[in-house]
Amino acid sequence: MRMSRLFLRTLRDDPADAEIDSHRLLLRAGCIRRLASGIYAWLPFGQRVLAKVAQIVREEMDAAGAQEVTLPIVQPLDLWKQSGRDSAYGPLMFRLQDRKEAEFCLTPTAEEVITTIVGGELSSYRDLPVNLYQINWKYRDELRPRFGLLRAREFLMKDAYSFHVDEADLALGYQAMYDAYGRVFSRCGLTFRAVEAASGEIGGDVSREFMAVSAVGEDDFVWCRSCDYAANVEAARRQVVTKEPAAPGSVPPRERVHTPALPGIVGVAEHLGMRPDEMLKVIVFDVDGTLGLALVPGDREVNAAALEQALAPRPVRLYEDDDFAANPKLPKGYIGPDFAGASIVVADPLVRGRPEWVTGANEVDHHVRHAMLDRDFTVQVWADLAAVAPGDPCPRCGSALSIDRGIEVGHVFQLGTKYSEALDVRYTDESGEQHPMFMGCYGIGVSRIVTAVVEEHHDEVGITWPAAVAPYDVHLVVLPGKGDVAAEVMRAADEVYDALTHAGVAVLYDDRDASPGVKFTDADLLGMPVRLTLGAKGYQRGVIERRDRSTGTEQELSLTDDVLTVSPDELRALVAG
RNA sequence: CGGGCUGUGGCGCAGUUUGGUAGCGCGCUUCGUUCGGGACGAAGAGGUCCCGGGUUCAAGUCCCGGCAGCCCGACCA
Repeated sequence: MRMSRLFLRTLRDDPADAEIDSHRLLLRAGCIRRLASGIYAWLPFGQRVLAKVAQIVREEMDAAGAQEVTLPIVQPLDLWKQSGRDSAYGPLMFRLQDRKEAEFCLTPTAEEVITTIVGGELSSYRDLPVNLYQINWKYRDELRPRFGLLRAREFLMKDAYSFHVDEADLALGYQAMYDAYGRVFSRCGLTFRAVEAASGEIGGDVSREFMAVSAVGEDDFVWCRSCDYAANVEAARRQVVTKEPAAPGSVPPRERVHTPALPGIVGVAEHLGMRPDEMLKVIVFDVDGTLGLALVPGDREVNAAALEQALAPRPVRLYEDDDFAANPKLPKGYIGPDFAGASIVVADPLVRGRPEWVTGANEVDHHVRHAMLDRDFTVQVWADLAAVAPGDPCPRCGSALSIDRGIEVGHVFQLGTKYSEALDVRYTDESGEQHPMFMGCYGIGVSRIVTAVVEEHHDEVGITWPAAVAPYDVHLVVLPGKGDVAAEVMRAADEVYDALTHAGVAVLYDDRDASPGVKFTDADLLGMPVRLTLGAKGYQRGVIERRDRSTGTEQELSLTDDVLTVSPDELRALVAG
């Protein structure tokens, strides 16, 4: 592609509303332009990256035995009412009506549609398993779109759905997808982890999230460097170390202390000369309409997912500011583990780890010292409530866990029969009996991969595309100089461009009438893995310069002996380095 | 949804306090010089100052009401 004809405008200045590196660079490099909040146009340069990522996904899906389809973006809302997810997705869905006032939505995902279609086509165990996928735009009216493509309202997603006769076959199909996902992210040049996930709205039992490791990610996950354990913080566990309670009598009686206007753990600890981990944190929640308390050490957070799990199937909801406002009698910030209004007390085993605690006195502006388990307060349910913190022991091997941030680029689920039962999708087995199909679903954020790739592959001057997803293989810069030789240099550069193109190399050819500085700066920003520079001086010496974008390594190639005379295969190898 | 900040040529911004002919840098056009890391000179083009209403002789600026964008938060007492 000749740059003089390419629809591309690089930006000198950083756009003011781009916060993270990938968003900033994708805008500056002319990959995308914003049309509305969380809605982006893909321009030719970015489109090539998107297409390359999509092609990698396509190849790996096909290799794993999945078959590509294209499903409608506009979906009848009735389907969502049947599955019960109309209300579950709620305002996350873009909704619309046709001229007859029939209701539709823009697809946020496609379990309902694919299930309906498969159910209409297949009815025998002989037809299973089957795995169908599409690469298509998805729509979610996010609470807060942000960071460019990272959390967009319109995004390109690969979604695959597999159908099986039983759980064992589902597990096989799931594993095939899991393996394919690893290959996809590796090929895209991402550093990633497959982490245990708490299944959310989609439902199901077994699932893994694929996290591209990145400081700008929106998800925290723990991982163990020694044994490979990795989990989303919500699903993460740590090794439980149980201590015997301290002997009675060793702790002084409770003592009430005045802690005026200090409703926070840190403030109270400072006031009393204690450490936060010597304080007992008491979190108020609602369970089935009654009030419950969750206890963790003061330096710990309560993992809401773990609390829910501990009390399941009873619904749990942590108190928010509104709840406290509605219950002015609750001494917010000063509630103790013996609060009279509590119907249940749940505590983390860490609460056994200390003979006495400083905690709320159930009265505004007062705390108590020397609160002792089983003497001054009791616990009905023990559960791993405390969120995992860096340095905690790994639940598998006991080594220190670390917490990293990641961008969720993929998610695989074993759904079981949730959708096939709701939408009545059955097959007939050998003996003529009907059973719901077992389903798996598998998503990849294709446009989000582009952002994750730029986050991982850039430097202070621009993008450093991995070869597999680079929009072009080679950036050819011609510097014709002045005088009679200029036309010759241009002609030689044209020849190089033609030779490379005929060899199957995708070339971005900077044939613009611009200064060397402009061309080099743009080449750095646009970030093709290899830059070839043909200048007047080099031309006269018969050489063309090859520079590796990410390492900065330079070498000279002979124009006549190498570039313009070798076979296409040799030329490709020469350029690739 | 709550809080904060911001809307002025394509991009980045000043001007708003104290109302008085809409500015700067980059980019764009033309000409000349320059030509291996964002060159220089000269001459140009380009703006409903987010939208609507109000005050005023006069509004980018003041008042009222909207809209949009970005950031933070939306369980940690």
